[in-house]
Amino acid sequence: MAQQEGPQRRPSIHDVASHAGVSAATVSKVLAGVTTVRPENAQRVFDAVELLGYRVDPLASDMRRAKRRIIGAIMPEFESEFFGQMVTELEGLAEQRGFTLVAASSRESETREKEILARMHDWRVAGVVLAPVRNEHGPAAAFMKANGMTGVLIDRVLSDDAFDTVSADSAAASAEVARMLIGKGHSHILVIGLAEQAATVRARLEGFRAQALALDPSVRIDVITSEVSVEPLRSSLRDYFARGERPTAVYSLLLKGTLVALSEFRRRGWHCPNDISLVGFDDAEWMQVTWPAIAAVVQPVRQIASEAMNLLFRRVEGAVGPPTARLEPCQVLMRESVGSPGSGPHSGGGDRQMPPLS
Amino acid sequence: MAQQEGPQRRPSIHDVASHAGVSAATVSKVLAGVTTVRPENAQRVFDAVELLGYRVDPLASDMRRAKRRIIGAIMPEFESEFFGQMVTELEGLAEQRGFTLVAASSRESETREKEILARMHDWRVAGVVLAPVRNEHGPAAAFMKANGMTGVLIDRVLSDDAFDTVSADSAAASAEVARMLIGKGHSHILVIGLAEQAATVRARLEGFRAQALALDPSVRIDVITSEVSVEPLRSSLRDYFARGERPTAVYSLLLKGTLVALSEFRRRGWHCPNDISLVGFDDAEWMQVTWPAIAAVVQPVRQIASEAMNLLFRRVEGAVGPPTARLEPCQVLMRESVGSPGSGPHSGGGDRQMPPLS
DNA sequence: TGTAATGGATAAATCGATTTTTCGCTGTTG
DNA sequence: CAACAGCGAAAAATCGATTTATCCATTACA
Repeated sequence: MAQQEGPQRRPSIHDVASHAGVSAATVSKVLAGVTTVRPENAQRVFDAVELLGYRVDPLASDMRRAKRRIIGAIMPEFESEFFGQMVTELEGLAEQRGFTLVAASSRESETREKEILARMHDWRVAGVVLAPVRNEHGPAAAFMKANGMTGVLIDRVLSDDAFDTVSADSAAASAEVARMLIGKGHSHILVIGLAEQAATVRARLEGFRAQALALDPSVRIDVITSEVSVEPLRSSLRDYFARGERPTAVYSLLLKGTLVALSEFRRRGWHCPNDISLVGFDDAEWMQVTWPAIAAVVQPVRQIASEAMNLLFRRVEGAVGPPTARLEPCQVLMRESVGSPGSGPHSGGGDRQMPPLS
Repeated sequence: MAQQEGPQRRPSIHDVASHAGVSAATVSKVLAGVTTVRPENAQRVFDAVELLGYRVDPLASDMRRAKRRIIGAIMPEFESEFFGQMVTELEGLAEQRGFTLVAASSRESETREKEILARMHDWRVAGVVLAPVRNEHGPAAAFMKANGMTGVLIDRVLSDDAFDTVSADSAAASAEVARMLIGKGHSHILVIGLAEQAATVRARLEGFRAQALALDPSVRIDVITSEVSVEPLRSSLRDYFARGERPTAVYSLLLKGTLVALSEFRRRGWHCPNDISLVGFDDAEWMQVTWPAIAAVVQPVRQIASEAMNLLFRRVEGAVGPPTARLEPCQVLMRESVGSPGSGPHSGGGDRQMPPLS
């Protein structure tokens, strides 16, 4: 109620200083918690701060330091639950440490990814959490390296020779999926994915294949991948089914693939798990309310975010040493979309009231 | 290849100035496009910029101006497709204008919302796009008002006496849903929602009710709302069904409600649209691949984002005048989850191979 | 020829903090 | 009593840009 200035200009440190009858330097020290200030002066500073409603301008405050209290986050997209949660977590963790998070979406484009990174470099961010579009060997990581930026790579990475990496343990999770599917008696399994994300997808694929073959050397594993977008994947899948292939289970290595698989199933009038079983990498809220509920690999978002921030701040504070590559364990949620083969009519629809096509 | 400094310190405007043999002021003018500079000097500046790889430090650049080239965005959450797309759009639009977007999630908390806003005020952001947790009358909007901040309110708002507002035309969309449901012959409809978001939810509810009653005065419309979270809504819904209520259609006023409805349906072994029809406000990618596909109201995210940014920048550039309240038209996607009542067995499951409970 | 107007560029002030240097004062010591 | 150490606080430099004030040459005009 003792406000004297209009809503236009905010009080600066000098306003506080003159109100408290001290210098700006003293105000700065008091607020920074320096103890070599006479208690009565400190009190007058606190009073003035209170009276004026003074708050430090983070922009001005950051001017004089080389590493600013800003963390950049670059995600391939914001539309999925995974990256949405990731940004939420990262933002909270940055805030806890008094940092501001600036997040941007590369929209699955490596070109844009690098542009964003360059802009963050302009801001002299203290560090970057980068979830690369492709993998750890893209132009963005190279840019960071070339410019001596500190950062952590997450999600679509395995390990790097310059940056700490944190990602879900895709291989282990895929192996578990394999155990479960083989355990249910599946002997012909189709794996679908996008090959672009190289390292990660390969890890998932190999983790799955190795475990499946170890448990049942006679298992048949088909693989369909597409290079760029999901549409080619969709048509490949359609062709695959059209030429009579009838796997008893599908394991999708990514969320969009799960959606494609589901829509192709419904196009053919197949139901899970009687006609075919389905497991997808990446969980989503809707998967537990659909009928049937979709089995999925749940990525440990909080752990990845938390570990990434820990590693990042360690580097920001000057830690040296070889980069670490962390793999956080996933959880496999078996739901109704997975069953044993042959327990239901394995044919093209007809026994349902739903129309096979929309 | 002509880099001379290590990856540590970046060149400043003074480095460029000395390389070009001019003053820093001249460099600044050249880069700002001022024409009163001798062409040859301008050229030397450009050459030096090129040679050193100089880029303006946005933080330092913003120091001297009252309104900084930063836009704040506050969303209730990042996990849903709607807000994910919204942030992506807003970020792109801000970037187009040379602004940096700082986004934060209020995590559905008005307290946090205000804290974030205060922090953005500390940054002296030029403007804020606020999607309030509750409605336009919350503490965050009051804070903006009290501090003379410029901003736009979106999504869970209708109109405000201080800020421009942009939201989906919920009422019109709901009226269209009513037309479609009544048109299909539904005469007992349940509407579910969260009452917290007052204005918006009320608009949706009233838009629906008015149109439904206009078309069929004898229609029975039940309403279940919950104040705070979705769990009370779930149990209310469960009670409602448990005491024998059998509406022929459910209209959910929000995405989470759609999920709750779906999970309660499957709990009881009901299938859409034979046992019950379902329409939800807010579309999601998965809704078109499930079986049945879920009918939904699609919000015009791009238009809302674009209009919000237009209005915001108009204000940032000093436009005065009474606030405008925009309503962007939605699209209603009728999908298989909606049918005519009585066209299928209306009872508790038993005719399916899926177990009713997970 | 003297003075005013003008073009083009530099020096200096500014933004709001932090950090380093300097300074004044008190109390101790040789 | 002079020199010195120590403490607090003020003054000044700094961060990297932008903007204003200033200045030096020309050129124009009386």
